[in-house]
Amino acid sequence: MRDARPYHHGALRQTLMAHALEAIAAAGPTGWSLRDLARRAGVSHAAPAHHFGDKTGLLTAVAIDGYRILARELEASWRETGSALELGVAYVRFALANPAAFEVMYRPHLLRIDDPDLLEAQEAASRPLFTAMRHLASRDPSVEPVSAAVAAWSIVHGFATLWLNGDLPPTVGRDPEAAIRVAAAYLFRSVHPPATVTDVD
Amino acid sequence: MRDARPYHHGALRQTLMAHALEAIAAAGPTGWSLRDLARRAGVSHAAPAHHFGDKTGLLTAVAIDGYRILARELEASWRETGSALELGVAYVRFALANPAAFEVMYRPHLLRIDDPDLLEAQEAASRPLFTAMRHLASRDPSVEPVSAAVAAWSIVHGFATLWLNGDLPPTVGRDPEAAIRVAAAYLFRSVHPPATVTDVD
DNA sequence: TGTACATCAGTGAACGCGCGTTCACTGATGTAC
DNA sequence: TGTACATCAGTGAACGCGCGTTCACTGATGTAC
Repeated sequence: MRDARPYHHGALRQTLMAHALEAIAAAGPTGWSLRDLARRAGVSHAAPAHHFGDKTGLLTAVAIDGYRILARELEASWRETGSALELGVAYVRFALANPAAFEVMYRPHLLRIDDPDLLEAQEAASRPLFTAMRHLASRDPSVEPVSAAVAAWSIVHGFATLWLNGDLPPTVGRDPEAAIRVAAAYLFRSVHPPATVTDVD
Repeated sequence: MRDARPYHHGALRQTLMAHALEAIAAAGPTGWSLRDLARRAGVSHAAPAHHFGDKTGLLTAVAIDGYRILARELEASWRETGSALELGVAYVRFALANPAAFEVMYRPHLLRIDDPDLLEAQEAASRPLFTAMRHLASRDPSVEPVSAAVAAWSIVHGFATLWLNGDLPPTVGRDPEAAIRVAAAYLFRSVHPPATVTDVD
C-alpha cells in the first residue's frame, strides 16, 4: 500500500488538460473550476495556477493542442486525397472526435488571443483550406477562393456544430461522415459533379 | 423625487429577459446569475424565481421568444421572395441581429426541451426551410430535400456562428449579408446559376 | 563522488465574495356577492 | 358601492457552499564546481 503519493505529480499539466476536456464536454467551456480540476487530478487546489495561471490560460493550452491536431489531420487528408470534399469531411471528423477542443477553439473571447503559439497553430490549421480552394479555383474560373473558403468552412463548421448540439433531426441518419459528404457535395458541383446513388465523390 | 418605487414592478418578466439578453451577449449563455439580473432590474434577488423558477426556465423563455421571431421572419422572407437563397440570408440576418437568443436557441442542453411552447416554436421556425427545399427539389430532380436542408442549414448556421465569434478573416469584408449571399450561391447552382459580378441572385 | 545552491512543483491555511435556495412575510390586485 | 377573501408579486434575512486568489512554506530536482 503506497499511501504516500510522490510530492511531484510528474505529468500534472497533461492530466489537468485531460480533465478539462472531460469537464468542458460535460458542462461547457466555462462550466468547471480550477479547484474542481485539481480535485480530479488529486493535487492541491492551488497547483493548477502554477501551470496555467488562470482559466483563460488553460483554455488557450487546450485550443493550441486542438489546432495542432486539426492542422495535422487536414494536411494528411489533403495530401492523401487531394479532394476538397474529403478535406471537409476531415474537419467534421476532427470536431466530432474532439468536441471539447472544438467548442473552445473558435471562441476567441475565451482565449489569450495574442499567444504566439496559438496564432501559429491557427495559421497552420487554416492553410489546407485555402490551398484546396485555390486548387478548386484553378479548375473552375467561376470559383473565387475567398468566398469559396467561406462557403466551405461555413458548411462544415455549421454541420459539426449542429450535429454536436443534437439539433439535426433523426431523418439525417446516424452516420455524420456520410451525411456531410452528401450535403457538402451540393457545393462546387462543377468540380464535384452531382452524386449518383453509387458514386458520391 | 419619487423615492418609493411601486411594490409591483409591472413588467418584471420582460425586463429580466431583456437584461438576460444583454448578459448573455456579454458573457455567454451561462456567464450571469439570477441575482445579477435582479440587481439590474432593481428588484430583490428572489424575485426572478417567481417568474422563471431557475436559469433553465429563463433561458427557455429566451429561446421561445427567439424561435417565434425567427419563424415570423423566415415566413415573411419566403412569402416575399420565394428564394431559398434569401431565406438563408434572413436566417443570418436574424442571428446577427439577435446574437444572444441565437446563442441559446440551438443548445438544447441549456433548455427545458420538453416545454410545449418551445417545441411548437422550434417546429414553426424549421418549417420554411423544408418548404423551400421541397420547392427546390421540384425544380431539380438531383436535389433531395433532406440532405439539401442539411446543406442549407449548415452553411447559414456555420456562417452566422463564425461571423459572430469573429473567426472570419478581414478579407471576407464587412457586409455579412453580401458575404453569405455570395458564399451560399455556390450551393444549388443548378437552380441559382453562378453569379456574375452584377447579378448575384 | 560530493556538496552547495538555485529553481521548480506543489501544499495548505486563510480571505472575502457571490451564488442559489428557502421561508415567513407583506403589499397590491382581482373577484364574488 | 362596499366588504371579504383569495391570489399573485415581490421582500429581506438567513443558510451553507464553492470559488479565485494570496502567501509563506516545503519537498524534489537540476546544475555548477
